Amino acid sequence: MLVKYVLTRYYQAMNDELFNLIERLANLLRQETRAEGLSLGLQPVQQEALYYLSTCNRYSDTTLAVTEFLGLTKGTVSQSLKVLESKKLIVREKDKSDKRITHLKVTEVGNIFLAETCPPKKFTEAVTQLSGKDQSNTATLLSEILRNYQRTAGRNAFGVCRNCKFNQKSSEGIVCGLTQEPLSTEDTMLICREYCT
Amino acid sequence: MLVKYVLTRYYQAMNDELFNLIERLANLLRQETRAEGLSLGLQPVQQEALYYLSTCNRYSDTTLAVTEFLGLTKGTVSQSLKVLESKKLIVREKDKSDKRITHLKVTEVGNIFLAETCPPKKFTEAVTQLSGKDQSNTATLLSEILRNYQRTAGRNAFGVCRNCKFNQKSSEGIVCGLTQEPLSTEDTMLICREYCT
DNA sequence: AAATATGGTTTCGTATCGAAACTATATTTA
DNA sequence: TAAATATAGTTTCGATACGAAACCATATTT
Repeated sequence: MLVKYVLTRYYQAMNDELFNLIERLANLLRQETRAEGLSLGLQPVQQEALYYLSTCNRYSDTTLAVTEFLGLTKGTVSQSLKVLESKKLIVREKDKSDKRITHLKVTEVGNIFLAETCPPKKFTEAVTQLSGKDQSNTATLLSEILRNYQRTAGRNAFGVCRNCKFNQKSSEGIVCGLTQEPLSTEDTMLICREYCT
Repeated sequence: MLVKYVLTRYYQAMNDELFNLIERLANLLRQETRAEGLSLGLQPVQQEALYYLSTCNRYSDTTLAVTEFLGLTKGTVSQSLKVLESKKLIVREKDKSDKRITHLKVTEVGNIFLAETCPPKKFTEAVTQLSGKDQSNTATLLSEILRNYQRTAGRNAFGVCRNCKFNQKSSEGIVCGLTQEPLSTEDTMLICREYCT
C-alpha cells in the first residue's frame, strides 16, 4: 500500500509538474512583491488588489469583484481595501443608480506605484529572456488552463471585454449585451468579471 | 504624466499578462487547497511544505531547504513543520554525520493525504483537458521562466536530480558530483535543492 | 582554544484570514 | 404596497501566518 503511493510520487505526472511550477513561480512573485511593497507598507495581497483594480472595467471595480478575483472572503477584502484607501492609492465613488455599490478607482499615486513595482522587475526580466513567440504561447496555454479551471471550479472567468461573447460591435459602436451600455475602445481592453466565452 | 501610466495599463504587455495568469492560477489553487486541507486542519502553506517534502531527495529534506523552497523565513517554516509533525504527517530523523541537521520524512498517512489532495482534483481536471503535447509545452515554457527568474533572484533552482550538471553517470552507476555519494535510479527522479544546469 | 558559521527553535508583535453578525439599499413576493 | 428576501458592503472576533530577532547546539575556521 505504502509502496504504491511512494511510487506515484516518483513519477512526476504532467499535472504534478505544472502544479509545482505554478506554485513556485507564485512563491517567488510573492517574495518579490513583499519586498517591493515594503516602502509603502503594502502587503502582497493589497498590491494584488490594487493591481486588479488598475486593470478592470467599471462593472468590476467593487469590493465583491475583488473578492471573487482574489478568492477570499469579502470581510477580508474589505480590510485590505481600507488600507489602500488610507494610503491614498484608491478612492471610493458611490454608484449613481445603485446606492449599495461603491466603485474603487486607482489614484495617480496608485498608478505610479504600480508602474514601478507590478509586475516585479525580475519577473519581467525573466520573461523577456524568452522569445516573443514563446511568451505568447505560454500566455495562450495558461489562459486555457485557467479558463478550464475556473469553469470546473464554477468561478467567473475575468476576461478582457473585447473577447467576451456579450461584446457587440454594430454600426453605432460597441455595446455590452448585458448592460446595453455603449463601450469605448479603451473600455473593451479592460478586464470584466462578467466575461463569458 | 497620469495619462502615460494609465495608457500603459490599457496595453496588456505580455509580461503583464503572464504575471496576471500565474497570480490567478495560484489564487485558485490556494482556494482549493484551503478547502482540501479543512479535514485535517491543514493550512495551504503547510500542505505546500508537505508536498515539497514528498518530492525532494535526502539532501533537500530539511527545515532550511523548505524555507528556501517556499521563500519564507526559517522561523515561520519551523512553526509549520511542527504542525505537520504533531499531525503525524512527517517524522524527524537526526542526521548521522551532522548532528545539527534533521531530516523530515513524509509518513504513510502523509503520503495518502497527498495522493488524495495534491495537486487538487479540479486543477488536474483542467490540465488534462489540454492535449499531452500542449501540457508538456506549457511545462517546458514555465520551467524556463522559473529558471530565469530564480537565476535573476539569486535562488537555488530546485530541479530534478537526473538533469543536474553534478549528476555523473559512470560504469559503476550514478554518482552525485557534489557529495560523491552513489545514487539509485529512484534518487535521481527526486528534487534537489543543489540542482544546477 | 577562540571565533565564526550553520541548522534549527522560540518568542513576540503585526498582518491575514474566515465566519458570522450587522447595516443599508434593491428586488421580489404576496 | 408592505413584508420578505437578496445584494453590497463593513465590523468584530478568534485563529493562524509571517518576519525579525534572540537564542541554542553543533561544525568549521582561524
